[in-house]
Amino acid sequence: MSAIRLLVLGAVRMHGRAHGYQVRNDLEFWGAHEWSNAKPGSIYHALKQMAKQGLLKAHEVAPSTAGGPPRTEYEITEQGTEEYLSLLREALTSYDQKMDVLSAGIGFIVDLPRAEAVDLLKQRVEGLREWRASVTEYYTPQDGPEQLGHIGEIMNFWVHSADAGAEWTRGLIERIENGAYVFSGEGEPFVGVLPEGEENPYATGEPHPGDEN
Amino acid sequence: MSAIRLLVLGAVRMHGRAHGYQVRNDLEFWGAHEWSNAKPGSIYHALKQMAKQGLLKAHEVAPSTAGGPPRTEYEITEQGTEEYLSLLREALTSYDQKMDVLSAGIGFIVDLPRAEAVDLLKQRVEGLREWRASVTEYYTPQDGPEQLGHIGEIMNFWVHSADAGAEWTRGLIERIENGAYVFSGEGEPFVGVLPEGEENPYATGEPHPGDEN
DNA sequence: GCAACTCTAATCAACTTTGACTAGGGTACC
DNA sequence: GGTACCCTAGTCAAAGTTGATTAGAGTTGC
Repeated sequence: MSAIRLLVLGAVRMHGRAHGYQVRNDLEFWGAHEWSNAKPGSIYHALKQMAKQGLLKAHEVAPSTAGGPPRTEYEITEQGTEEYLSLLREALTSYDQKMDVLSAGIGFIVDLPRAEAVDLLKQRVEGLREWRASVTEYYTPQDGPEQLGHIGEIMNFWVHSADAGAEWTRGLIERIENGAYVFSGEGEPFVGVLPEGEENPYATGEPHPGDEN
Repeated sequence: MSAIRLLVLGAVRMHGRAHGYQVRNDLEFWGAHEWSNAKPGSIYHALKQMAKQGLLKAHEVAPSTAGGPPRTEYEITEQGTEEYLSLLREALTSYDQKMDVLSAGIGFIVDLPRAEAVDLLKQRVEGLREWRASVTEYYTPQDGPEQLGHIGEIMNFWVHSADAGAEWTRGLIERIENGAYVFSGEGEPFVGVLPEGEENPYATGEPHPGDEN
């Protein structure tokens, strides 16, 4: 599972109705172009693909108001909402090392009820625990770990990552249980979108120090 | 950068001469099909592509000795070796969160001289430090972190990951400086390949507990 | 002796990802 | 008043990825 569909569905849903460039801007506001494959080509492709599959409904729209080619606006369908929630749950539960998917999941976590969010994150911790155990077993065969030479360092790296991931997840669970953030059904939701017409301080073009490529 | 080219080049180089199925088996022995995109299709594609680009030389070979379609054997070229070392250095230095690339790099780290390996890993730690600083700045604008709501948790997650990654890297540096493993130019290298004709205990088909999909 | 199965080795079509490019319009400068 | 530049919005070809499928050859059961 890549993060792009979750990100695009979530962004369209937040707006109610959005064209590609809007989605792209929201995701840049989140920094998603840096930690995921939310690049222009992928976004437009995902929009078209999901429209074809009935997860989004495409509206034909007049030649844009501010220069450039005509824009197509999209709206999420009922089927799309189902898919969205399903992807979101999977992103939060999955304990593999896909940082982009998890990041996207966190971005939309408040679309779930608080109790469910906590529950999914606990499942994530449990999954990490099991996964860690299986890796440990995998690289400590009866003949001793020397068998693997430096290859064992790869496994060591995974285990280390699993531990760090679990620790962070437990911290998040605690913050949520202590009342942080506004979740589904708890009143006015926080919307991580640029106010209409405002400038995006984090847009492409001015990479922060330390960026690659 | 995906991990596949590094993995395939490194595997072919270890053998001197290898056909696709051999590469696939080596990578499975490493567990690479679980933590990277080293799946059959990608491996064969990478082999052909890199042969076309002159990184590998393809030898036409008689219809295989043990059933199945005829096999093509590959050998790494001088240009391929250059590319291999360049990819390897990049994988070890890069401080972004591509776990598969780093894992592949660790797998081949002993192809470098010990001193260079340590140096590259130190660069990685330094990169992580800078990257962490830039993220911290990014999500603590003058208006205070509340601006970002739960979106700040994404940044928090990155910072946490960067810290964990740096810590693990420092541990590896220490082990290497204390003489662990056999590096380039230090005598008989450790070869993480299945002995000819031996069975692979970790091959596809019997996933360990906790695996996804 | 032959049908069903397994193993080896690789291909293929469908899909996704990428980064460079296009094209329309506004704006600054002199 | 023209030209150099920038912003908006999106397309495209090339490359990479995936999972299913093919195809040859040995093996087992009856």
